[in-house]
Amino acid sequence: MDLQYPRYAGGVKLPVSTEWLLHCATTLAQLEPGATASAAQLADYYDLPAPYLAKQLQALVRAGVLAATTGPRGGFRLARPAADITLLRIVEAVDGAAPPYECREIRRQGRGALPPEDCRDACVLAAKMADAHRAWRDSLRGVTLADILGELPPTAPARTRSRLMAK
Amino acid sequence: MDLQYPRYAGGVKLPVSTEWLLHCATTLAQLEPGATASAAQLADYYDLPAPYLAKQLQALVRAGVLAATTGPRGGFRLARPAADITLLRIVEAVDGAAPPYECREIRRQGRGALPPEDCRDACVLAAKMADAHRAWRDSLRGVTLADILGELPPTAPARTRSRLMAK
DNA sequence: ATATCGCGGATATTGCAGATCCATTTAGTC
DNA sequence: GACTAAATGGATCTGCAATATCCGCGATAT
Repeated sequence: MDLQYPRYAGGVKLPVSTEWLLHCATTLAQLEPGATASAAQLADYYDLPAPYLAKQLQALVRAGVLAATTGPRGGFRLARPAADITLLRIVEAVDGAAPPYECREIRRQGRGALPPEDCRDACVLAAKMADAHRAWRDSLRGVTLADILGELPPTAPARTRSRLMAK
Repeated sequence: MDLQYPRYAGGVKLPVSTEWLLHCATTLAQLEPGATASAAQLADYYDLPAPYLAKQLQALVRAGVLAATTGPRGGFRLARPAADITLLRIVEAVDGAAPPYECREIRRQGRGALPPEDCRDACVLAAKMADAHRAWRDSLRGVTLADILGELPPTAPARTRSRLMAK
């Protein structure tokens, strides 16, 4: 028997902006300390829609991952050392920290509704889904931007800086 | 500094139908061997929209989790022992097996585009996101419907059967 | 035969991601 | 001080997928 899964899984997918911001944060991590890059520079660097990217960068600022300075020569930089920024922080800043599986307590609905005394503990299924989400978060929490930089070729930061500031 | 995450995370959330079918599969696992329950019975049991639920149940049939018999007294039953059905199989049958993070290779776009020889290996960020997805899948693969039944009170199956067949 | 069920296709409806624009604020530069 | 470059916040538009329903077909028990 061959399994047939839906070809496309709309609901589960992370938005594209997740990839954008992970790469943008990695790029900012390659700047010299104190240097900034504007939303327009980052958008040019990856050929992304600038206004929308700016909105997402703001979300990272609110989450404490990035710091922003306004005015000429302003822009974004990391708000803390790269070793203190986990991928989990970035992803949850962009996509929200809400667990993907939300228990709506359907065990209390319909003809099969359980009495309240049987619902003191969390739904077993919801607990298992929460376990899986915890495993996902633990995995992402174990990787920092510094780890990512460490896996890049040593020549990457210099090239990134020159291309980012060009033009 | 207090973190501010988006209150709602549309893209990441699993559809509600995931919860529906996890519960429906758990319910079917409590039937006597060979017994079936119709989509209408399951919809009544949880107060769900019957036509839509039927569609999702068909997806579980295509995935080899459920077996269906047509005609009067027909309905759905597990296609294999409960110990052989993992939560991962159910979730991926409903929501698709596509990983939530899809690498669009933006490292090859824009001014910062990397040369092809730097892209032989998979993108580091994509690899880390894939690691996290693997941890999530491993967690769900480690739980079977039999495990879920084992955590239910011993009186549950009898009550489930009687309420499901009632009316 | 006929009523009961699953199956497949087609079709609304709705909410959010993706995307853009503008007015405001902030802060450097001349 | 005026100008300018940048982030910030609000409002808005569009496209697509999850949700939800209906109908006709086929299968099968009684």
